[in-house]
Amino acid sequence: MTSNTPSPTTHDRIADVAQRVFGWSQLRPGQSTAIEAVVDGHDVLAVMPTGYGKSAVYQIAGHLLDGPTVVVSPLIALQADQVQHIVESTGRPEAVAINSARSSRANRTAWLSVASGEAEFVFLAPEQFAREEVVDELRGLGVSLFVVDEAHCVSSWGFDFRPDYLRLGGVIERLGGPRILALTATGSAPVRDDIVERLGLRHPRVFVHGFDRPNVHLAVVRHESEHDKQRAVLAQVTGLPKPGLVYVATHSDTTTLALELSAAGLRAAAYHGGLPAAERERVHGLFHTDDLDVVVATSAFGMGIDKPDVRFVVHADVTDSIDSYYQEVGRSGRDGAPATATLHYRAEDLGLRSFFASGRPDEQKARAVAAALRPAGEPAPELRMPVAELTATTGLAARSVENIVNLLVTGRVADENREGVALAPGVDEETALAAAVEAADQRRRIDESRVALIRAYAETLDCRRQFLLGYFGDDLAEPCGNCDTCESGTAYERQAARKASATGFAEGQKVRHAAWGAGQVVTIEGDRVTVFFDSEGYKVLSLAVATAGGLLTPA
DNA sequence: GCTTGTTCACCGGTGTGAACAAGCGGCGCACCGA
Repeated sequence: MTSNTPSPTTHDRIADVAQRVFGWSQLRPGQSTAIEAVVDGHDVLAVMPTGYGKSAVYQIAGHLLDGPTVVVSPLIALQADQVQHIVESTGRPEAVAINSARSSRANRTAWLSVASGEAEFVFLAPEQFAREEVVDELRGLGVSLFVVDEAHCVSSWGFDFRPDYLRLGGVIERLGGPRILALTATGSAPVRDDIVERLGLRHPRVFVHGFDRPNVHLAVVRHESEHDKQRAVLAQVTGLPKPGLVYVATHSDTTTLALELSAAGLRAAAYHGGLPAAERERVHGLFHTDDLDVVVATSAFGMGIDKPDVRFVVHADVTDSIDSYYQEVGRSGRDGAPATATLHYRAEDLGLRSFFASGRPDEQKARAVAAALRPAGEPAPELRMPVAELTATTGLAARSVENIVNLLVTGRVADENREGVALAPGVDEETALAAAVEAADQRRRIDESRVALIRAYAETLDCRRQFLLGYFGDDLAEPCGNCDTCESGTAYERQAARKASATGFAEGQKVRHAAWGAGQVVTIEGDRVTVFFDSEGYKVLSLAVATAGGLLTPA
C-alpha cells in the first residue's frame, strides 16, 4: 500500500470537481489518495469493495485530465447503470456507452458526442476493441485515462472465457499509453500482480481499502452427505433474517432450491446466466424493491449489485477460489448492521472443482494452430495471421483457437499484435506445442491450488476473518470474535501458539523455495505458511520443515 | 473424484456383477438471420 502527499493544488482541484460537478462534499480517504495519484500522473490499481465508491475515482480523475476517459466495463447492463448514474449526478450527458445492444445510429451519435467534448466518459466492453475502427476512433480522440473496471476479470476471465481481456494491454499501447486506472473489488496479491502485468501498469500505485466487514458473522458448516447438506441449507435459510442470497454451483440447483424455499413459504427466485434477460432483470428489480426474501443464484448474480441491507449470504457449494468466495460474501451487510455468511461444505465437493480446473489443450488442435502459424522467423505483417483467419484455416472453433493462442503467448513462443499472431523467431511446431502444454499445466496447477485454499479456509481452526483478510493483504492483528472458530475458542488458541513461535516470515514477503522457485507469502497460520509460487500456485508449508535446511528463504 | 451407463463374462438361456468409459459447469460479449 502506498501513500502520497497531495500537492495543495491537486487536492483543491479534486475537492472542487467533487463538489461542483458531482455534488459530493466529502470523499473517503481511499478515494482521495487514488484520485491524487492518477491526476499526478501515476498508473493506479485500486482495490475497494463494491459500495466503497470506486466509480468516484475515475469520474473525478477523468474530469481533471484533458481528453476523454475510456471505461472498460464487463456487462452491458452495468454500463447502462454507470452511464445513468453519471448523467443523473452531473445533470449533463457526460457519459455514453457503445455496444452491440444499441443501434449503429445510436453508437454513431455517441462517438460524435465524445468527439465534440460533450461526453467525457465512454463505456465499452473489452470485445469492442477487437474492431480496428474502435481503436482508430479512440486514438484520434486522444484518450487521457484508460479505466478497467472490475479488473479482476483480466485475471479470472481473460484466459479462456473472454480472451479480449488479455488484449487490453496491447490496446492501451496502441492508444499511445494513456494513464491506466484498474479498479476491482477483489484481489489477492497474486491476482493484483497479474492485473498489473497483463494491463501493463507502469510503476503503479496500489491502494487497498475497506475489506473488513466486522459486522458479518463468518461460519462453515461441514456435512457428511449431500442430502444432509441440502436439508441444512434449507433449514438455515428459512430461519435467517431476510433478505439474503444463496449461491449454488449449477443452473438446475438454482431452480430446485428456489422451489423448495417457495414451498417453505419464502418469496424466492432463481437466477443464472441462462435465463432470458427480461427474467434476470425482473429478479434484480424484485430483489432491490424488497419483493423477494431470497435469490438462489449462480455466480452470475452480483456484479454491480449494491443493495446495502442483504442480511445473509449462504453458500450451498464451495466456490472455485477464495477471491470468488469473499466477493460473494461481500454482498452482505453493507449497511453495517449484523449479517451472516455461511459456507456449507463437503470435502467431496472439492473433487468436482478440481476436475473443472483447466486441463491440457487438445494436442491435435494445438498442433493444427501451431502448424498454421508457420513460417516461423520474423514474419512480415502480411505473414502474421489474424485469429479470424487462423480459425478459418484450421477449421476449429474460434474459442479453441483463442485459447491455444493465449497458451502460446503465455508460453512465450508466440506474440500477437494488431496484424495478427506469429510464432517467435526460431520456434518450431514441436517447441510451440510443448510450451502450450507447459503453460496449460502451470495454469491447472494454479487453479487446483486455489481449490486447495478453499479447503484450507473451510477446515481452518484459525479465526476465519484473519484467514480471509490475510489472504487479501489486509491484516487483522487479533481474532475477530465474530466467527465460528472464535466462538469455539480454537482461533484464540492458535493465535497464542502463533505469538509463541517467531516465524521469521511476514505476509506479503517475497521468498524463494528450493524446488518451486519464486513466491510470495500469503498467510501465516500457526506453524503453517501459505505461499503463492509463480509456477505452482498456492502451497501450504510447515514452517519447521520449510525453513530446515534452507528450503524456504527470503528472496 | 464421483456417479451413471454400457459391455461382457459367466453359466446356461435369464440374471448378476465386475470392469470400463463417459459425463459432470459457470461466467457474456458480438453477430446474424428470421
